[in-house]
Amino acid sequence: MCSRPTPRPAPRTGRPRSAEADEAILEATREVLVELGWSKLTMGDVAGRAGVAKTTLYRRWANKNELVVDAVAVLFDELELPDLGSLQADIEHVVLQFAALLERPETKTALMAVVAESTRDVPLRERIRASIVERQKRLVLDGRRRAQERGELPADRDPVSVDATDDLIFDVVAGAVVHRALVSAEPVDTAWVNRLSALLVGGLGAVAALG
Amino acid sequence: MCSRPTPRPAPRTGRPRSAEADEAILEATREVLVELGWSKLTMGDVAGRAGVAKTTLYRRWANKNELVVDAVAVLFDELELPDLGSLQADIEHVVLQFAALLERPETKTALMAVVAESTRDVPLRERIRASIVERQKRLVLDGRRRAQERGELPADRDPVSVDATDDLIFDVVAGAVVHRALVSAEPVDTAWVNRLSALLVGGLGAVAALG
DNA sequence: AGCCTTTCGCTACGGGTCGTAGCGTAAGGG
DNA sequence: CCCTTACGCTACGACCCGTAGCGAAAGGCT
Repeated sequence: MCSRPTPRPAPRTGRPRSAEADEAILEATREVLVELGWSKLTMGDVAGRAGVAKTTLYRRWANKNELVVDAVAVLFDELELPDLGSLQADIEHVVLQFAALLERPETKTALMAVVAESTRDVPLRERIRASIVERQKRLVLDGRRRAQERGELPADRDPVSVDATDDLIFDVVAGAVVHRALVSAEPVDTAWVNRLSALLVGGLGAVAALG
Repeated sequence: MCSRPTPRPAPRTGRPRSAEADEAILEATREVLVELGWSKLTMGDVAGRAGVAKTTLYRRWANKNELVVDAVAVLFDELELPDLGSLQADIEHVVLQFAALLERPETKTALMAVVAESTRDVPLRERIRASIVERQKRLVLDGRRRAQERGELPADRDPVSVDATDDLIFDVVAGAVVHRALVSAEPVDTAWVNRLSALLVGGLGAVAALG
């Protein structure tokens, strides 16, 4: 999953864009995010650190937000869902992974900022959805499927209801972790994760009973 | 609960600060948030609409973020927790209220932005906590107390555990709603709220069993 | 009333960032 | 080898920031 700059209509001729420059720019962006944070990140600074002209940045990304999304999106590749034998164990593992990701200064400062911008920028929202949100959501689908295979959850009956429950679980888990880490600004430790997973596993039965 | 500008050491003499200017500035800030969003909001624009000199803004707020927090904080006053007779009904009501608040363009664009900034600005985080987060958290405490009075939840045993559960519920509810509304960008309708409240009420028993 | 202190509106300013234009050069593809 | 595009560089106007300095206004205090 390499993040791609702004989609270009694939010219078949002329000098190709430098892939090294792509990676250098994204790397420099993450660097600046760590050192200065999102609000103090400037395109000129990123270009300088990447050893690239500022105009090169603008040839690939329309603005700061799209650049930052691409720079941070690759970090979400490390989210995985190993089979730990039980739904609760799977949940706790992925929650701790996600929390660790949110502890990194580059994601902490960038994620909320781009989400805030996306409320007024539809293309940006779509970019976030495709490169970050969709990737996380797959983990929920995989986790449910495994739990069903183990018999921890009943098999699908109403597909609409299943989708709604998947959506709910995703928003609850991701939202709770983000809120705990960034709004409450308190640690996502094992004690908290235990409580969260207990809440989810205990509540899933009640939700399934809704139909 | 009127939001106060930057705390001043209460001079007992000299010309008092204009309270009308305070309100005009905060009102103008909300106006600009609605029309232009957080990222395009400028201090000069706010000052112009408020009929006030730009220097007057800087005498009261150190920067854009603190101003926006104060301008948005008053909107959270409308959150209330009427007693609807059951824990689930109370939850659903407050969730729908919170969702309606997040639907307003001024809160939608401002809330995530200032939270993002607060990850690198401790005074700002404290301001958000005091004027917004604490106000929401009180609703959780009230809701739990009522549910205990009704006998829907067991009486307190371990106070530490109770605090931890309150924290968890707060992060889960607020986080889930924010995530649904701003990240997933899907409507917080009654169907979704029903599922969320069912999850919470059903899961609370399991959490209480943890001790 | 009259003084004192602080706020107010106004103007101006240096410093910084944005996003773009224009140029000559570099690097592949047919 | 030519054509097309990317690249680095410089320069630019536009905008916003946050502050300084000024004279005027508005209350408190005696």
